[in-house]
Amino acid sequence: MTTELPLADGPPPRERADAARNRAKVLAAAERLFAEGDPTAVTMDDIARTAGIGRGTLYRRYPDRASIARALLDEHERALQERLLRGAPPLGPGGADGAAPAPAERLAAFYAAMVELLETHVHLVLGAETGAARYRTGAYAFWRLHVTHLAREAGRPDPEVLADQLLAPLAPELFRHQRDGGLTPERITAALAALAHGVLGRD
Amino acid sequence: MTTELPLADGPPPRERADAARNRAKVLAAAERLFAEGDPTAVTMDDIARTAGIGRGTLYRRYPDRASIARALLDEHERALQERLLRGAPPLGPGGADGAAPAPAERLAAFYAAMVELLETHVHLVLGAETGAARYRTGAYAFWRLHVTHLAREAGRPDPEVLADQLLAPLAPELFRHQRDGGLTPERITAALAALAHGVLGRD
DNA sequence: GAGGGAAGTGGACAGCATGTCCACTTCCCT
DNA sequence: AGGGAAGTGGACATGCTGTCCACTTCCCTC
Repeated sequence: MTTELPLADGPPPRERADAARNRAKVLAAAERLFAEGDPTAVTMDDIARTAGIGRGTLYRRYPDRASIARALLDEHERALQERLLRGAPPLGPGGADGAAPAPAERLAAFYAAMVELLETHVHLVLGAETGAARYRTGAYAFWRLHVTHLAREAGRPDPEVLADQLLAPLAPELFRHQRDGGLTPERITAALAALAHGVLGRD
Repeated sequence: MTTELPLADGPPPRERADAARNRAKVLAAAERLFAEGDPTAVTMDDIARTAGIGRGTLYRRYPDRASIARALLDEHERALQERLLRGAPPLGPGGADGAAPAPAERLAAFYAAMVELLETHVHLVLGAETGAARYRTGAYAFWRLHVTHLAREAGRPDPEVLADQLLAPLAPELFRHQRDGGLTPERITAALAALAHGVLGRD
């Protein structure tokens, strides 16, 4: 029996020039398509055709539309996650020099930041998660952890379950629906802030 | 120019025997298929084949899967709506003889009733509404009106927007996800009750 | 209880999306 | 320059959607 899997995997092989070129074409085409129509209606075929490459090439790198949208969304979500962990209060934890913000304040700030992110990138979020898939993304796990922490800090019972329920109003489909119905981001944010203070505030 | 549309439409024409037979077959087959697998993966073809009828026959009556699920769900939703409007407190309004329940109580009762409905029929709800379609159903409009009313009664600002946000935790995909994750309906209901009291209670 | 027109039926068909496969091309290392 | 590996693109098989229409079944009338 021979050793088949080298245990120490070498450095990640460099990306070939043609591959890089095509990846850029794919991402540019996808961003455009997601933005200009119904993101859930964009097909792999559309993307390949718009990018000017073959289907096989597209599928080699991305197994489905969601993975492309996620690639586009990733950096934005990471930036927000960074601010939650280490940014200035009330979004970040504070604590070292200034006073630590109350959980309700932090939740309200988180809501505001998420509305901002959705305002700029709903089309990507909708392209990435349709319905139930949302709960299986890494991003959702992160938001959930954050809100669970805040709920626990506020002394709420069953903070994990409450966290899911507090994240539900940020579902991209709802946001889209509200925006299409003429609601401004400000009004949505204000209502969410009230929600945050009602649930986590005042104890 | 002749009158083409009779202004007084006559009595609804009786349903033919073969049509009625097939409708029953369709509904029975669909109920079974929705219940035993992933409701969002059930196709019109599956239903036609399981019901033992042709595609054309199926499409004649139902344009898509959602309309079939809605037909199955309708009576259950209507029953709950009836209880909300005219049932006993705290679900119904009370008022005549007993004291009228506080808005937070009524919201908690509504949550409990919805969890119960979801517990029995999530598969139908998921078959009927996938993602954004939820907000365009008549049922959603009804729930929204009800919760808006409660929020206004509790003196909350912007009750319409708050209503959407308070309904979000009842999204069928979330419920499915929570149940699949091992949560009991009781625990979900309890967390929702706490939410209801936090947002509408105590003023 | 026959007959006829309307309602209902079912399967064939065209269109479109998915995901895979593989002969060919391009790249990059030596 | 040359060769092997990585990458490419389009053809293909499969599956679902909706529509269409020749045929069947029903039920009302006489």
